[in-house]
Amino acid sequence: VTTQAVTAAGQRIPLSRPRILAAASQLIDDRGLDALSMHKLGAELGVKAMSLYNHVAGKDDVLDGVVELLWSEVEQAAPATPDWRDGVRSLAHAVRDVVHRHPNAAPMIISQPTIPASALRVVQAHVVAAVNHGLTNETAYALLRSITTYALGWSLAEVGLRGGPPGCSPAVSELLRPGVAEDLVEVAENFCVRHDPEAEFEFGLHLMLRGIESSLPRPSDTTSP
Amino acid sequence: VTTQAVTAAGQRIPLSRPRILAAASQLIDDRGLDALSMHKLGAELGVKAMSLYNHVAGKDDVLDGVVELLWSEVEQAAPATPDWRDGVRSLAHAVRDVVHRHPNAAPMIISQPTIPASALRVVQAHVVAAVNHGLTNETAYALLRSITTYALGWSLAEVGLRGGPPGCSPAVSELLRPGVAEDLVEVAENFCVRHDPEAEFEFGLHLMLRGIESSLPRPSDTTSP
DNA sequence: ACCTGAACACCGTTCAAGT
DNA sequence: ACCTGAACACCGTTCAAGT
Repeated sequence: VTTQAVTAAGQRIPLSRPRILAAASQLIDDRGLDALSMHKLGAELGVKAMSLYNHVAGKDDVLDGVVELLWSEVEQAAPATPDWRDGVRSLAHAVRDVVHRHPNAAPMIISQPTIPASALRVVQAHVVAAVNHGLTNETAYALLRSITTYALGWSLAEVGLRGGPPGCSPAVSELLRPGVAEDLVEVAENFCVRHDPEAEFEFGLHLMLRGIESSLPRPSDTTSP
Repeated sequence: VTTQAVTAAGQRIPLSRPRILAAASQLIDDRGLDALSMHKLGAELGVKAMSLYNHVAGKDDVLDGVVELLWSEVEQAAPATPDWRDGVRSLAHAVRDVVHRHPNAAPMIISQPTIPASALRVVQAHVVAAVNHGLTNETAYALLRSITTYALGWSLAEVGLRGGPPGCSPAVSELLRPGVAEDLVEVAENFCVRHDPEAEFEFGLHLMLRGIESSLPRPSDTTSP
């Protein structure tokens, strides 16, 4: 952990912003947000904390960078498609996948106020696809706002309210403060069991999309007279 | 700020867990999560940091306590009603209201792993109402999971992706990193404008509830043959 | 150009005193 | 019983050196 990274040929790899962000992301995934400090991050890269300031502006810049990485994953997993419905569907799933893959880092997407370029590019791509198929600019943006808000919010609440790793029954009592009443423990147990989280998400997504579509002014007809 | 609290009669009010939690909540609302430290919290109460440890277990205990306060507000604002539909509707709005009233504290609802008793009581009350009107226990819990996940997630994403305070156009450029391309700035501006957030939330809630209801096994009929 | 030692103000937390 | 001084290891960040 504390050893300096070297190439196969044995020479030291110089520090760089991307390398710092990758290490930060890894550290957060492995040991949680609280475990990220400039000191530990430096150690992870075989360097003292102060060296990091030659490549990043500060801790907040590192956090922003990690959020940028998350959106990059979404961008790569969900390119816009000819049919905008397919596109936003895959976007919603890509967002959820990223949140589930990085449960420790994901809350920063909403708590870190900066919006990274990668996030804007994803939105842009899907807006363009929707406009190409006849939606107005305003409707397209409203669509993307709804879908991202739903997908991001639902996923964050999902991992945050702990459906538990796979089976949550063992750990549920540890989520409660020691003194809780017997009947509330039972509530917690019932509430925490998510039988089919994927299906629940998909169901909600389906409802949202169907609702949005039916409120569209008029489907632009591309084939018939 | 640094003065010790006193009663109208002039005697010192002793420290207590509730008083500490109220001060912590206030401090987070006013100056942000990062501004909360045991030292500052003590100062706010006219006391040194170490004194707090006589009434709370540590900083994490304080954070859990603040989350408990948030759920208490929800509990008070959304009592269960004879018709469960009204009840969960008011619950969803109560959750959103709390998130909007405490944007700095709200993310802790999902990042603080402990589930407070006040949260369990709200769920319990509405589950009971739903069961009284013929839903099975399992369906009632699924209903409450969906509604809380939607309401909490949507609201958090809403305040997190910054629809901006009232008009967001002035500040939007500050959410972007300095070097972003011109066309992406335009994307950000369009994406950040929420014309009627309340209506969007209500629309999604309506869709979710209608969808859930139509997937219910059979409406229990209470009046006709 | 990039890394570091020394230093700063600020953290969370403990423990042995004080009253 | 409750508050505090002194102390600890650990933060983020700066700046003047080193190489």
